[in-house]
Amino acid sequence: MRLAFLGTPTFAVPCLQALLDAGHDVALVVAQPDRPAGRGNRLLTPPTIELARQFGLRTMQPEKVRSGEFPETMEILKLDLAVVVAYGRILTQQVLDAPKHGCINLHASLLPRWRGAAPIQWSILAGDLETGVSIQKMVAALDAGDVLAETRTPIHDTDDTSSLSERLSTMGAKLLTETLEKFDTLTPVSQDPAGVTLARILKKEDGLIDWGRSAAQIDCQIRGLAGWPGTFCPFQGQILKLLRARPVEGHGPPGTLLDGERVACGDDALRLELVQLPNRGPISARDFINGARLRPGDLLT
RNA sequence: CGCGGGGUGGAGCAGUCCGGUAGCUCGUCGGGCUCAUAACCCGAAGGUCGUAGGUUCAAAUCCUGCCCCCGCAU
Repeated sequence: MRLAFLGTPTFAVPCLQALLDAGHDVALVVAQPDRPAGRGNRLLTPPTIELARQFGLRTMQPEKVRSGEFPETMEILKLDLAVVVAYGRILTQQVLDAPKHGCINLHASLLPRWRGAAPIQWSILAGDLETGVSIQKMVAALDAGDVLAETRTPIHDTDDTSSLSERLSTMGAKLLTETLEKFDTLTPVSQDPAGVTLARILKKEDGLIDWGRSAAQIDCQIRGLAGWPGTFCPFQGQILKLLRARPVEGHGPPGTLLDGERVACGDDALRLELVQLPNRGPISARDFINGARLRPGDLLT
């Protein structure tokens, strides 16, 4: 098929790669503009664009998506279909209608659950036992289109956003090519309104720990917010990031250091494994406690 | 020229402002105690304080150059 691919981050790369491997005619790759990023604020090119260039594909990184060159190009290219994977912009009806068969979107959740910006994070935060990827026929409303296909996967208690994202990305790429193969024979299934949940965009404050919550909940927070914004608590006037921990047995006033590397929570305790102080790299909880000279009874608040 | 932090025995840190014998919590090794132990007690080894130069009677500490690492913001 003659396609346009719209996607920006690493998550979208396997999808684009799979489309190319499957021999589709990718007439255009669209991603967000280069943004200043990293130390020194150097411009960073989206990974999808990098890949597109390796294959000599036509690329676009429009600032404006509602008017101008981008929608015009989409119409001129005589596309069969556009595939959207984590592009990061809302598309207008004009763009959705431009390809002959419209636009489809790979979404990293089992729709209608976790529509919106951060489905992977929210599925872990909520303690979901299962998630997956869905392909929907895009409509003007957010992630509300009919579902064409989905693949399921369990969420393990060791999964974090990084591991889950990687897995869903791979699964998504596979599902995408399979979907295109039998595109004409698929029956769209409308989303059940009763099952709709919204994966609200995350805020920095979402990472702040409340030791009064259960160890299991805080563990979900640590794994679900890994990467950004992270999970953290105040510590001696600084911010202590908790990178990895495991729920274990233990009781005490919430936020209190018990023996070993255990911290009491509202329910049970958390054994810290990997932490990080500002301006420093990740260190083991053991090293942290040694360096900070913490003793049982000290408070992590 | 985005903002900022750091490089000190094997690990994580303090000491740097106000130059003057290398410190803390661990780890390692040896010994002791114990039915036993990741517990406790005693002892030991291990660092030219990132690097090059400068100032000084004296530099981890002050000044300059260079190398490397990291955090935040986006």
